[in-house]
This record gives sequence, C-alpha cells and structure tokens, in this order.
Amino acid sequence: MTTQPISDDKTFTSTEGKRAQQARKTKNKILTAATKVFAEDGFSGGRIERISREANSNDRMIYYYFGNKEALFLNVLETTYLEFYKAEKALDLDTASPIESLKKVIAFTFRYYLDHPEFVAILNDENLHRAKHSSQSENIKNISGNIQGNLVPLLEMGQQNGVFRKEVTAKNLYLTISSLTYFYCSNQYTLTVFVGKNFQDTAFQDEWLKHISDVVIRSVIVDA
Amino acid sequence: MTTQPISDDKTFTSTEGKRAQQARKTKNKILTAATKVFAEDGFSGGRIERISREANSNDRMIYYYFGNKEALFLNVLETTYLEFYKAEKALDLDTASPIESLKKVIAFTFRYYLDHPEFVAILNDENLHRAKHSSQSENIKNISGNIQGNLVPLLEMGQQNGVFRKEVTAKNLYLTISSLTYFYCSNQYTLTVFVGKNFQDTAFQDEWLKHISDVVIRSVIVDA
Amino acid sequence: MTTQPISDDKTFTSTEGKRAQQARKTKNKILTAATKVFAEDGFSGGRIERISREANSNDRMIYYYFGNKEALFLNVLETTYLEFYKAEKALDLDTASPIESLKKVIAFTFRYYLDHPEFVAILNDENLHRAKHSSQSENIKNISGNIQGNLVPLLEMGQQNGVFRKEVTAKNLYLTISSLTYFYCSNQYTLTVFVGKNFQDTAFQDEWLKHISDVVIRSVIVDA
Amino acid sequence: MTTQPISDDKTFTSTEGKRAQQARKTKNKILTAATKVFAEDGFSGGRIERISREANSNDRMIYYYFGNKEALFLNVLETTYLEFYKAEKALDLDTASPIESLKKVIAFTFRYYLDHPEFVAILNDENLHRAKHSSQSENIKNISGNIQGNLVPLLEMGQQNGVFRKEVTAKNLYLTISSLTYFYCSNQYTLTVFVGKNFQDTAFQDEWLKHISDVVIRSVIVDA
DNA sequence: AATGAATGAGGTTTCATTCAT
DNA sequence: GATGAATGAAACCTCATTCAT
Repeated sequence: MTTQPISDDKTFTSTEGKRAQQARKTKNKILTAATKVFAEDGFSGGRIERISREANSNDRMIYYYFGNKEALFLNVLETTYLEFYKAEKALDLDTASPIESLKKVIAFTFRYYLDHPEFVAILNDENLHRAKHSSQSENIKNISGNIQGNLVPLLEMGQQNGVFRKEVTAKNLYLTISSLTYFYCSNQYTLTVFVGKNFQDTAFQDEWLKHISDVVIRSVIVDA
Repeated sequence: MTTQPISDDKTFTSTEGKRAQQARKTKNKILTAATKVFAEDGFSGGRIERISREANSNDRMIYYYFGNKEALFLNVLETTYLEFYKAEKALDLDTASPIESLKKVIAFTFRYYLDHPEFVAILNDENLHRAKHSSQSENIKNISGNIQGNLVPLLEMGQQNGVFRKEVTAKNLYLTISSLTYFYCSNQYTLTVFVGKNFQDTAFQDEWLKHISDVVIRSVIVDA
Repeated sequence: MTTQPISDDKTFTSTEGKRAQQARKTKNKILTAATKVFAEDGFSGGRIERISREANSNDRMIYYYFGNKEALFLNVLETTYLEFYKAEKALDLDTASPIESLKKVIAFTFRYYLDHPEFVAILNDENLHRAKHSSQSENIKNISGNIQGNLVPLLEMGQQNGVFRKEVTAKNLYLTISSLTYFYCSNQYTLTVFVGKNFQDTAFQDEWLKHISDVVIRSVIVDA
Repeated sequence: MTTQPISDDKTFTSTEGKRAQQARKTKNKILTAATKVFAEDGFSGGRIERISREANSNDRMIYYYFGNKEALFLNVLETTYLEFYKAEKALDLDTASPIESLKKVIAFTFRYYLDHPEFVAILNDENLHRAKHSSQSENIKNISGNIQGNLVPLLEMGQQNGVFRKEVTAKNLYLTISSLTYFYCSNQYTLTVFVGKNFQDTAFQDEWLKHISDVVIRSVIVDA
C-alpha cells in the first residue's frame, strides 16, 4: 500500500469549484465517521456500512475516495497522528520556567488523551497489529522524528539552570510522561472495574494529574 | 451472559475417568488456542475456525464447551486475569526491605507484561469495548479487590521505617507502577516507529526497568 | 422406512424385569416429549436436543430407541392417531336417539381437537409434507378404515326412523363435522387476529359448538 | 420487527428507471420463490439457499431486500393475505339474488383454497406459531377488519327478503363457509389416506362443493 | 460526483447423528 | 441401559467489494 502526502490531496485546491468543494466535504465526513467507528470498534470490528451511514454517504464513496478499508484506516491513522502532532507543536512553553513548562506538557498530554479517546483507541489497534500501518506510512515517519520536540529545549534549560539532573534524557522523560498519562486513559474501563474508582470522574482525573506531575518532577529535579 | 466459577468446572473432578480427562484436555487446548488467537487478532478479528484448528479440534467443540464466541472470550479473559493474579500472589516479598521489595514488584510487573503479550492485548481489547465482559463476570469481580495486595504491607512497613513518605497511597503507587510498565509493552510497536528505538531489544528493556525503578523510588522516599 | 406394530414393542413384555420397565419408561418419556415438541415447532422446527432435554434423557437415547428423527416423528404420529381412534371408539352412543347421538359426536370431536392441540398440529405438519409419513405406515392404514365408524349405525338408524334424509352419506357427514370442528381449532390463532374474537374463550367455543350442531342437524334432517 | 406498508415500497415509483425496475423484478422473484418454498416446506424447513436459487438470485439479495428469513416470511405472509383479500373484494355479487350470491361466495372460497395451496400452507404455519407474525403486522391488521365484507350485504338482503333466517350472523356464516372449504384443502393428504378417496380428483371436489353449498344454504334459509 | 444493485467469500452457529466407554 | 464427547454438513447471515448507471 502506498500513501500520498496528506495535504496534497487531489480533491483540495485553493481555487476549487463547487463540485470539488462538495467532494472535499464528503471525503471529510467519511474520514470523521471512520475515525469514530474505528475508535469504537477497532479495525476488524469497524464496519464500512456503519461508516458510510454515519457520514450520511454510501459505501461506494468510501471506495471512490479511499480505495479500500485498510487504506481508509491508514488515512484515519495519519490524520489522527497529525492532529496530535499539531496540537503538541502549538503548545506555547516558556523555557525560562522549566518546571512550570514541564507541568504544562504533562497536563496537555493527559488532557489530550482524555479528550481524544479515538487517538488512544487507534494507537491500541495499531499495536495489536504490530504497527503494521504506521510503519508503512511515509507521512507518519515524517512526524515521528519530532515527537519529543517540546521536551528537548525545556530539559536543556532546566539542566543549565541546575534545576534538573544531568542524567535525565528527553527520551526517558517523554516515555515517563506518556506512560503516566496514557495508561490512565487507555485502561480506564478495566481499571474502573479493578481499582474500584471511577476513572471517568473529573475529580479523580485532577487528583491523578497532580500525582503524576509530582512523580515526574521528583524524577528530574536535582537531589537536595 | 452468566459465568460460572472457573475452578468449579463440570469437566474437572479429582477422580475423573479417562473420558473426563480427555474432555478437560480438549477444553484446555481450545482455551489456549483462543487466548493466542484473540491476543493476536482481537475479539472481532479472531476467527473461530483458526482457534479450532490451532487446538487440533473442530469448530463444533467450541460451541459444545463454551456456547459461543463471546462466552469463549469471556473465559479467556477470566483465565488470563486469574493467571496474572496467581503469579502476583506468588511473589515472595521481604517486607523488612521495602525498597528492595518495591524493586521486585516493579521488575515482576514489567517482566510479566513482556512475557505475556496476550494479557496486554486482551486488556486492550477489553478497554476498546469499555470492559463489557469484565464488568459482567463474577469471577473477575472476586479477583479485583486484591489487586494492590502486594503493595499494602510493603508500603506500610516503609512508612513505619521512615523510608517512604506518609502521603504515598497504595492506589497511586499501584497505578504508577502499572503505567510505567504497561505502556512500554502495550505500545511497543508504535513506540518503535516513533521513538526510533527497538523496544523488543532486551538491553533497552533493562535500561527502561532501571529508569522506572528510579522514578518510582524517587516518588516514594522521604525528602532529604 | 418400515414401521412395526405399535403394541408389539420389543421393550414391552408382560413379565418384564426392572431394566425393561425402566427402558419402557424412558421410551415413553421421549415419546411424550417428542409429541409436545413436534406439536409446538413442527417436524423441521422440532429439535432433538430439546426433546431429549424435556424427556430428562439425552440425545443418544432417541437414536437408541427410535433410530432417527423421522422414525421418531412417525412414532409420534402413529401414537397420536391411535389415541384419537381409541377415544372415538370409546364413545358410548345410543343409536335409538340419532339426533342426540349426532350431537354427542360433534361435541366429542370438537372437544377432542380443543383438548389435543398436538393432534391438530401434527396433522397439519403431515399435510404440509403431503402425508408422507402417514402413507408409509401400516399401523395408520389399519386405523383408517374405521374412521367413520361411529357415524354409520347412527346414520342408518336415523334414516330408518325417517329422521334423516336418505341422500346423506356417512362420508359427507363425517367430513362436514370434521371441517366445522377442526378449522376452528387449527386456525384459532389467525382467526383471532382476523375475526377479532378470542377463539380461546370458552364461552365463544360453546357458542360455536351450538352453532355447528345446528348446521349439521339442519343438513341431515328430512325437509319439513 | 416493523413492517412497512406493502404498496409504499422503496423500489416502486411510477417513474422508475431501468435500475429500479430491475430491482423490483428481483425483489418480486425472491418473494415468489419464497412463497413457494415456505408453502412447501414451512418456515423452519424452508431454505434460504433454495429460495435464492429458485429466484435465480443469490442468498445475499434476500438479506439486502428483506433483512432476514423471518422478515421475508412476514412479507410472504402479508402478500399472500393481500392477494386473497383482493380476490375476495373483486367478487362481483348480485345482492338481488342472495342464494345465488352465497353459492358464488362458497365456490369462490373453495376454488381459491384449491388453487392457492401456498395460502393454506402459510396459514397453517402461522397457526403453528400462534399467529406470531400476523399479530405483529400492521398491514395485516388493516386487512382483517374487512374479512367478512362480501357476506354482510348479501345476508342483509336475504334477511330483508325473508329468504334467510334472522338469527344468522355474518360471522358464523363466514366461519361456516371457511371451515367447509378450508378443511378439505388443508387436510387433503391425510384425508386421502384416511377416507380412502382422492381429494385431488376434480370430480370429487365438485361433489364436495355441491354438498357444502347444500349444507350452508340449509343452515341459513328460513324454516319451511 | 454519486448511488442503488449485486456478489462471493467467509463468518458464526446449529443440527442430526455417531463414537466410545 | 445409559451417556458425555465428538463430528461434518449445512444453515443463516455478514462483510468488503464491484457493477452499472
């Protein structure tokens, strides 16, 4: 399967006519519906028919615009990753206050996962299939390099200031934050059963955020 | 759907004859195959036919012993949870050395996830379906209460000794450890793509274990 | 398919031992259950498994005693016919009062159908399959000759007395009575929907019996 | 299960194109084949595969147009009822000659049942299942009210003329005619075995019609 | 660009029946 | 005599996909 650059879409030109505009609209509706359906039912469980129905379109259009189910999923995947990437890049961090910035990153990441269950669900599905689609996509590879982007300057400044320990690496910090935020969201339903707390409760979410901020900061600040 | 106590299986009696023995064997072979297949392909993607083939049995026996696909999955789920629970309980911890014990728990948890990808995969599938099966099962509810069992005495001892901070709760500690171990395993394939490291590499796994042990311990020890 | 005389059953001897007695009991339980199940679901819809369950036996015994599903049905059919035949023969009619006797026959027939929905249901199923089984069975052929048995003497007496018209034939009288009684029972559920009356209501049943008695008698008595 | 008005079919518009026309044809072919198969084998015994084969279509189209086997049966049921209803309404009766008209109704009814064994078979199947489908269908309820339509004016005229007895009710007359005509047809195969006459023989059918006309008329005319 | 009609492969499940003790 | 285990054929139904306007 080959993938084309997301933005260089054949149905999108700046001077597009009504037909083209309509086409882009339909395509987007399908993509939105597909994201929702794949997030709820996974790739295998997601039904073409349900996607086209939720998009107020019909099956045939999915094949017209995306080729087949797998290509549609790939498109959903790329779009979903890209959204996350864009949101992350949009974070406005003041490197002068590394600890505050770090807290901001943690809070953003946690909130993003909570607010975008489809991102979490699709990532899980990808891992079920051993990143089969992700590893095929050029678009995704282009994003992947920048994934720890926010942390690097922040960490450097903190280390220069003597606030953060020298041993801390951006990669470990990134994975630590990801773990502590992602797990809560991705496993919230089984955790609710097992831990006996309601992980959908916002108060409990706030408490968790406070806790993991503390954990992360304790893991990076210099020893007293 | 109703579930029966796992151990009170109609095909298992201590004085069982050859027939009953054979039957139990067949049932177990199906369960093992089902665990594998559901772990690899999820509930929707898992095929009855493949399960029966891998079990060297035939489709019909699955319905004979388990009723239908969903009940089979529920059985797999319960068995998988129970295995984890038993392994956890079998951990021999010396509460006299809370830090060493804590490290043991972290290492055990991490290794268990690494060694049992089916547990991770099935948990993910359960969360995709909002713990639909887990919340229905009495067997699972029976386990759930004890899930933080190992940590409580360990934490208490550490706090009495003045090694751990008073504010630390078993629940937060449990979730912290789970996050830091689970995420690495569950998302290893997409992480490999995004972070550019091979998460299946044992050296990298060791490095991560060392890192998270450090993070967890820093999060619980008393401030200097 | 061959059929054996019903009473000459291999499992029935007057000096039977305990085992044989038990066997006959099991066989009867199966037959009773089968009658019920076939009556409710038809031949195609009737499930072997449900029959054995309702008989507190197991599938295997059905094959042990009856051979296969079709032979079981044939047995049910024969038994059901025979029951009707025996009940009919047991009618004690006073040929001296032909009209009263005729009323008795009509009432008996109607009540029998009402009280034995399984007879009606199984007859319908037989007709669906063009009397496939009935025409194969020797036992049934033996019964068939006597089917109008009650009416012949009654009719003759009435004609001799000058109460009944000479043209009336036993066959027509038999079919007329059968029609007027059977249809009410066999079609009671659709009739309830279409006619808007509750055909299960005993008052309505009584009313109908009165009506058809009148119709039949008017059809046989001599013109004024 | 919900039913839609039969005539308001999505595949039928007065200005339909070739495609829609073809679609309607396919749907009709399936319906015709289904009617035949269900009539021959009942609901349980009727096979989807046979229906699609006889319709020169494929299994999938049955689900495309009707949803499932039960809905298909419901459709067959409704159509079959409607056909009968339309034929009945089309009867051109001269109320001026009540007796002649009555004979016409009797003959029509008898002939209809003879000529439409599928109607009889499907009614029987419905009664086996206690009118499960009929009672669910709005379309059928709409028909049901008019079922004795032909008899009412005829009966009134006869009673005004002093030809028919005042006590006769349309409902009883309707049920009497139905009984005497339906039973002959519905039970013709077992009757052939039991009575020893060939109920498929047209001469015998004519004889029966003559007989029941006589019975019905004797049941309504004023006493001499 | 859009869509209803059609399809075949394959999915889950059911069923009557036989095996083996 | 009785029964649990096993089976293969076939049933209903679903699904992604293509055809034909």
